[in-house]
Amino acid sequence: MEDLICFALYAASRSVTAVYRPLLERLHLTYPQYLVMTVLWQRGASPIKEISGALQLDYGTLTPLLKRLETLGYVRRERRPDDERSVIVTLTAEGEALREQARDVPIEITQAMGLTPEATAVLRDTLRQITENTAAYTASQTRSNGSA
Amino acid sequence: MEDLICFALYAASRSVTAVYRPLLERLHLTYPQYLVMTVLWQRGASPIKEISGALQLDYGTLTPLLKRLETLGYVRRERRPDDERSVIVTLTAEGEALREQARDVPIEITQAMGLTPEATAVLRDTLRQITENTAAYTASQTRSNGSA
DNA sequence: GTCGATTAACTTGTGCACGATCTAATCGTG
DNA sequence: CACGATTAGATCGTGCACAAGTTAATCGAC
Repeated sequence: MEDLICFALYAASRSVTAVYRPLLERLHLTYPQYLVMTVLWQRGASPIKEISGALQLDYGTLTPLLKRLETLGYVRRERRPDDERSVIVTLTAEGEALREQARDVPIEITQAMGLTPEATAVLRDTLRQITENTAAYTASQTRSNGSA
Repeated sequence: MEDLICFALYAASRSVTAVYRPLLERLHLTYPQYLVMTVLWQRGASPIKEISGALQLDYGTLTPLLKRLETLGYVRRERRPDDERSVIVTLTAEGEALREQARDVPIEITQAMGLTPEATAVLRDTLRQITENTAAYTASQTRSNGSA
């Protein structure tokens, strides 16, 4: 039964991503790339560390993803002059312009999911609780396993 | 806001998988491999098509995954004599024995998620509805795009 | 100022996830 | 029986996701 809930989560996540896919294909974006663009649209130029924190994705995922966004011409990657360890990701004019083209994506997704606003609110709270609890659990396990 | 719910789904799914990871590592399984084993434990020997249908994963994902399970010694892959197109996946004795070692995994996961039974039930229903609605949406889009 | 520790990012390797293309076996209809 | 269509599965290429190890810059204690 517990497997069912985890599988339901996994299946629903993939199924929602499948709805995004054709919509984002028009913008030449994948779903994780769209999430990164959303962070940049909302926060403006950000160091990779901040993007990593916002999406909980590590550098091994983000470094090649950001290089692809740079190749597409949507972002620039530049070392910070006052701290050369840090790389700031900045939207190009094209990347900014994309925001307008992506405007209707959330509307389409909401329609496809077909939930009531109440169900959506309950779901959001439950998912946040799961993410919080499981992250805490994983962290506690990491602390106690001797990191061997 | 709608992005938030989709992101919450995506983040929760990855976070739950992260809880499975160390538990399944002891069994030399990944989460998708564990799902395949669960199907086999419940249904017994099955053609790949049935596993694909149960987990909604395509052959491009399952073929290499099943080869890895075969290399581990947990399953055998054999063409069906009466229909050579079909490949039946059968548990080995080791694969059967693994079921006992995996017995406590769902209990640990349930603890880590930390939801009440009521919240779990509501979540399950909502996730199923999302999967159903989005799958229907994707199918309708596929029909109307001229498959060009 | 120097040196060990920390930090931000990159690299490499493994394993999904999925689209597209291919092959071989089976089925259906004339 | 023959042959086009369907079906089950494999293969290849791209892009995440994440662990482990590496590098270069910065910080801190002395």
